Amino acid sequence: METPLVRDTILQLVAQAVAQAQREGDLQLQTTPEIEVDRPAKGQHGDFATNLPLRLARATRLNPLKLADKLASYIPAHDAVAQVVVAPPGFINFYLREGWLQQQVEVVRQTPDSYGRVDAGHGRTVMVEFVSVNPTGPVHVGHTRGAVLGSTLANVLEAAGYVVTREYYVNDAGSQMENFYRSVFARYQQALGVAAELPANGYVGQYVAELAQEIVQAHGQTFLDMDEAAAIKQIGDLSREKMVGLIREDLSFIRVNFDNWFSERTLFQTGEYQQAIDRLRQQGYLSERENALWFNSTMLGDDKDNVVVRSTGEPTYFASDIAYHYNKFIKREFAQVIDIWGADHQGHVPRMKAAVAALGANPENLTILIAQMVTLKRGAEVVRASKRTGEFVTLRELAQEVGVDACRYFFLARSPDAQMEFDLELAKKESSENPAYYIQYAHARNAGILNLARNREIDWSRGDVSLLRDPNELNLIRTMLRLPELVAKMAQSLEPHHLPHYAMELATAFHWFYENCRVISANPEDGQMTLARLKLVESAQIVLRRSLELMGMGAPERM
RNA sequence: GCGCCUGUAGCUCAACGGAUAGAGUACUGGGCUUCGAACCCAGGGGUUGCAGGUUCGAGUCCUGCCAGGCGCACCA
Repeated sequence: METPLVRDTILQLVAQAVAQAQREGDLQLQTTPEIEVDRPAKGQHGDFATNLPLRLARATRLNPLKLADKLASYIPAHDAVAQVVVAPPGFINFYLREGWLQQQVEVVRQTPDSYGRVDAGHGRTVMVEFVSVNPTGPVHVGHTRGAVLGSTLANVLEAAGYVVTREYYVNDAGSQMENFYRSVFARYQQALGVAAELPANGYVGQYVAELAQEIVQAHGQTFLDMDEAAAIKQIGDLSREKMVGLIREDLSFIRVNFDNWFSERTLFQTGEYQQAIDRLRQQGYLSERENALWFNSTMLGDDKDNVVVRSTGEPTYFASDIAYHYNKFIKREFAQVIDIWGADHQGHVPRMKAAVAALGANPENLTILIAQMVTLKRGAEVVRASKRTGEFVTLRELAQEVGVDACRYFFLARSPDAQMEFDLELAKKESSENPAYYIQYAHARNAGILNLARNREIDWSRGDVSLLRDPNELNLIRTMLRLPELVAKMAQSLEPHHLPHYAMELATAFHWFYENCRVISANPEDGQMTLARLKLVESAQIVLRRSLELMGMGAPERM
């Protein structure tokens, strides 16, 4: 069940007024204008506003204020709307009716599990592919941002009526993996007293030695007694599985979970790699130069061509990425695909778009979100992160130090476009006073009231919501009503960073209400008010919980 | 050199081309004998990097500068 949006109702009223004005000859337009209805920044300007008269003033050569008056007079009456007011220089402001607002408390109460679900996606399939770290080491802080962003975006899209697949692309083929396997093998040999050196540019991180140690414990020196190539292959298989398992556990720890882990190697096993390449060749996008096979992405607007098969005959990473997107669009037929990449891959956007176009899919259905870099600091000192040298702070260390909820909130509240500095000392210090807890505290406080009411066996099901007339009560209801609109908006803009800011406002609205409106009163004269307010508290809890759920944060009953 | 992103309060960051640019944090002062003070109230704090332009209206769009980040491989 989806929550209807008041905003859409207002939009329709305006559209009706425009149509009526045209019929009456008060408005002559070549094209029907796109109507915008917004939430004004200031409460005094009403619940909704449209700037339509201002935007039509030029085309119609009419005074915007007079046009606003005219249009306002054609706006039909509606149950939800108390007042329509024209404001200079040409806004039309809408004020919601108190009785209608009160009634929304009942609406929320009746949809505890689905409030905030809207039908913007109409069941369209969308894949969100994110994190996709090479399984050559654990997930670190930089990847955590994309992980939190992707998981929240997926939640939002699901709430907005899309059929969402969360996918992790496991880069388990290619030369970096080979390098990793050899590194583990070298550590394995060393652990058994065999003099061995790490490959040049091998992985030197402590976790590689630990991995080798685990293999020694489970398998002893089995792999010393066989042909080296076979040993590396078998140790490689073990290491890869362990590493992917570790990545999965770490992500799960910060509540990032996937519907599917897609292996790059399967692209070669199923023949999809070959199909994708053949398809490009047939379309004339491939050419051979300098013993390598090139994708002529310049034909599609990229500023340079890219190698897909090296002169050694080995496919590049880009080649399997093409095959992977062939799988996403052509094989699995996702209507929309969202890739979340780090800023260091930003330069590859044009070629990926070009490749999708060359495969015969619409590149507009591929959205690549770029999450900017996270610079990690400890006080004034910058902590360099390098997987190769093994110096980095892992996701798990971070989440354990700062806390999962605070961590998610911290990453989530910032626009992906903005680089961030993550000061571990500051984060630890601030974690106790993190806004995340402000929101959770609102939920816990709320739960405290409901639990007390239940302990006292108060039955509030007959509460009369029309008693909720205090400005703090109405403000809380108004804030609650914004969640479904926000879900629709975020699904469209793909900007989930609005969610934490909204949740803060919702928590504030609740704390204000709590401060000013006693719910469970000892005074028998307040009996009816108590019942009405318990309904409000119940509905507020639903919206707080839904907001926290969407962000992947806990909604504690006590803390 | 070219491309993408960023520059807003002391700090960390919001703001779909709209109305007096907002939060958190820090600082100062105030508020618990009643549902949880991890809360609330009040206060100071800004030439939105700089300069032009577009328009009824620009932090937001365009142009040029300045500063920072990331790219520009037959690595991923």
